[in-house]
Amino acid sequence: MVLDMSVRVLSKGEQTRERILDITQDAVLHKGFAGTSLDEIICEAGITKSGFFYHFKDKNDLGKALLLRYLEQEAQLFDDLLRRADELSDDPLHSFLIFLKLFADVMADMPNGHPGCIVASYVYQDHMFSQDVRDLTAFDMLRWRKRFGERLQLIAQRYPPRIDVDLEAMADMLTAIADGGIILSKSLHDPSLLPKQILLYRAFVQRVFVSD
Amino acid sequence: MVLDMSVRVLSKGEQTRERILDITQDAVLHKGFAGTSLDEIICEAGITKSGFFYHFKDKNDLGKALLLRYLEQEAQLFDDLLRRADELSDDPLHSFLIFLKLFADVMADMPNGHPGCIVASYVYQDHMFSQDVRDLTAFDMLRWRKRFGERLQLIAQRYPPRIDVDLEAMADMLTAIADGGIILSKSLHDPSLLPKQILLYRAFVQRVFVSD
DNA sequence: TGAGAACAGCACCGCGAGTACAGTACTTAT
DNA sequence: ATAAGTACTGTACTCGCGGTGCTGTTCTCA
Repeated sequence: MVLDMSVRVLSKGEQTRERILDITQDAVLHKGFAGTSLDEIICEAGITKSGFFYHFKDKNDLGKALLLRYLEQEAQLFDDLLRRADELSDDPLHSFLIFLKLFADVMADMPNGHPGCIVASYVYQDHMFSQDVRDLTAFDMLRWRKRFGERLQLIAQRYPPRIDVDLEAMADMLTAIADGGIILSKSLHDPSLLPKQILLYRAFVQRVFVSD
Repeated sequence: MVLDMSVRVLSKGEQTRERILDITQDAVLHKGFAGTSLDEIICEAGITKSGFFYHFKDKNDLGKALLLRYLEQEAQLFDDLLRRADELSDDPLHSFLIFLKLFADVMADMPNGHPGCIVASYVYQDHMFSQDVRDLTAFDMLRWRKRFGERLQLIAQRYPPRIDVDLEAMADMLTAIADGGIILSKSLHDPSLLPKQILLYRAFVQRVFVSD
């Protein structure tokens, strides 16, 4: 289950930068971006204000770096899960169903549940960021739509849908379910809710492409 | 479609209070709670700081009032939609499907799309609020679970589910889809995405309880 | 017409973001 | 061995914002 991909040694500066981003992510997901003070980050990271501004030119720069790192980690996780699913089955439908099971498993295995989606958090604070940061969140959404949409297209070719559904909307549905499931889990403090929602989406996919 | 329920006359103070809440809601949904300054609210409302503190004892009090008003409006809307659906059919499944269609229609008819969910926004800033406010968001989630869950129970009694699903999770799925759909719509600036997600959920419900 | 409702005005505090700039310890290439 | 970065520390300041407290003042309605 554990695969150590690219564990290259980080320089001292990179370590500090990562530590700052870790602390920031945790704070932003609980207090919002504006509610997260630099003093607090600095204090927890054990550095000074000057040290912080050595790594990031201002708060917006920090926010952008945090988002970019999150998007990259997210993409790596899904690349991995989709690749593993593809290795387990050549059939597009079976592979996608395996992927969804793996996705649910990974979410269920998180000790304190999913910490929260940076993209969702940013969407609810879009006016706090520069345009390029806002564009990144939209671009990310479109990436998932394309990625899952292509898989659903392949599935639909081999398994004619039993009901008339918009495959693009069905691709969007997974990101919606994930974001909504995270909100559910967070608000009720029940990490099991997110994986349950993913499995419900999986049941829907199965039910759309396979008859009784 | 338009039904003017309880259009009682508001006193001058109540009007100001409502205006403050309107401005706050708009700001909070775009900048987060901490990112919304009182000065900005005051300026836009055309009052002074003293005027503001006459209506709310502090910022947390404003946040709580905003949430309470949102929860009440939300509840009124769903009460209305569910009642109208019940009037159109005695069958629990058909009524629920009609309700979902009405829900999608109302969301599609919003000129600029759904402005955003205060509950979702607050969940991503929980540490900015006192415990009683956090409890309100969780309590609201449980209310929807119970409300939709009871309907699904009734449906399941008459229409044995074609697949094994957890009805509680299926009730949660609607709130997840709504919250996720709002995030989708907001990030891609496409109001049509939310109603599409609701209709996909509707298709899922239909597919769970009705055979091919 | 008087009493409360609904504010305005002002003065003040502490915190947080951001700027500027000088200095320093540690590391690495030549 | 030394010079050139790298990765910071320390100090000192500005300005906007949340919040408090108190004294008025105007409006509204019974």
